[in-house]
Amino acid sequence: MNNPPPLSTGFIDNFARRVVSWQASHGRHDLPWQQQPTPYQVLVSEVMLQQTQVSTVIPYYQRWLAQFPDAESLAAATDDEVMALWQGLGYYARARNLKKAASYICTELAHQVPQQPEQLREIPGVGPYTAGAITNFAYNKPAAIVDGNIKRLFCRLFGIHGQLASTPVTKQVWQLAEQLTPATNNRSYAQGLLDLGATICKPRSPLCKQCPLASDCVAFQQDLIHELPTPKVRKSTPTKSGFFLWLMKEDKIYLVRRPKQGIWSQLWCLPELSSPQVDKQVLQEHGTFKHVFSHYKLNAHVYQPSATTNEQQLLSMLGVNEELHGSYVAVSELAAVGLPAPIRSYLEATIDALQ
DNA sequence: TACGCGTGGAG
DNA sequence: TCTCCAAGCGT
Repeated sequence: MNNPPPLSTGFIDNFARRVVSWQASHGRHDLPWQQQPTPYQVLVSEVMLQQTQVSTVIPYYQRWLAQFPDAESLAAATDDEVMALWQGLGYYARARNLKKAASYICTELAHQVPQQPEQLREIPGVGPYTAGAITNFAYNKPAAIVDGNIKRLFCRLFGIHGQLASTPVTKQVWQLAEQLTPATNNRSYAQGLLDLGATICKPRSPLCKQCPLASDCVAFQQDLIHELPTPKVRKSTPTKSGFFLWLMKEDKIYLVRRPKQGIWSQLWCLPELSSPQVDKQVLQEHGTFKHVFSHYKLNAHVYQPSATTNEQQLLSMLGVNEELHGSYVAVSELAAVGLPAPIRSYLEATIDALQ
């Protein structure tokens, strides 16, 4: 793909001025992480916001800071505390990396969050976007910043065709972002770009009449709003079956910790059976649920022991070892345990039905 | 480079 | 109900 012609100094200065001015009058100023955040708070908010909508993040962010107000408290937390607080937010590797990041900051960085993207990139869970975001939002200093919003905005503005995730488009957008980064007002500028993408240059039905950049926008001027960015080619997502075990003893439910690899890593969950080894003498159906992930659909079947089955025999037969993998958790303790969202829904629906 | 990794909101 | 997709990162 051809490199774009270099932008004139006049355009660059004027671009930043328009973005900053628009942000002041029309951008978002009341988000929780915009209120004089510490660099740690910026880090937490940016990690939570990865692939996650603002409205979803807000309550998680508030609860997180109440329990982990700084890197020191997070570094000292247990994995279970961290996962319990993150449960329901998804992409759980982010939570594990955030705890690693806190430890790294405390032990390797003398308790200070770096200001430069190159050093920020060394922090677990901090990629090119998040590094730029921290430099801008925590320190109000210049750094290129590119996320999905800015990619979409730049593809329309400069008439860039091609898949958003492709290397040529990504490289071109980053080059433009670096050229356009102003020397001052970086916090407002970065926030302005994100706000423009989120509220004006939306994926569907962009509000071009309200856009301060419309006079320079290739997509708007050439009526390419519906062609840019180039639509994704969607693969159909497979459907998988999952088989889980329901073991209840008095008011306690048997849960196991998920392995480090794979879905729902390190969350607590009903034991998963590798295959539907359903001997009706041993197991009978307890219920079903469906769940949609970003990359596959899950049809889940939950089984419980039949009346004649001994639970300990069942556990050993399934290779579930109580000491190594699981324990009975009281219903009253479930709120404090990190559970996958659909498992929590299933447990709560079932327990409500029991009561 | 392409895929694995969650969840919930919106149209 | 269905489809898209949201302040990406790690491998």
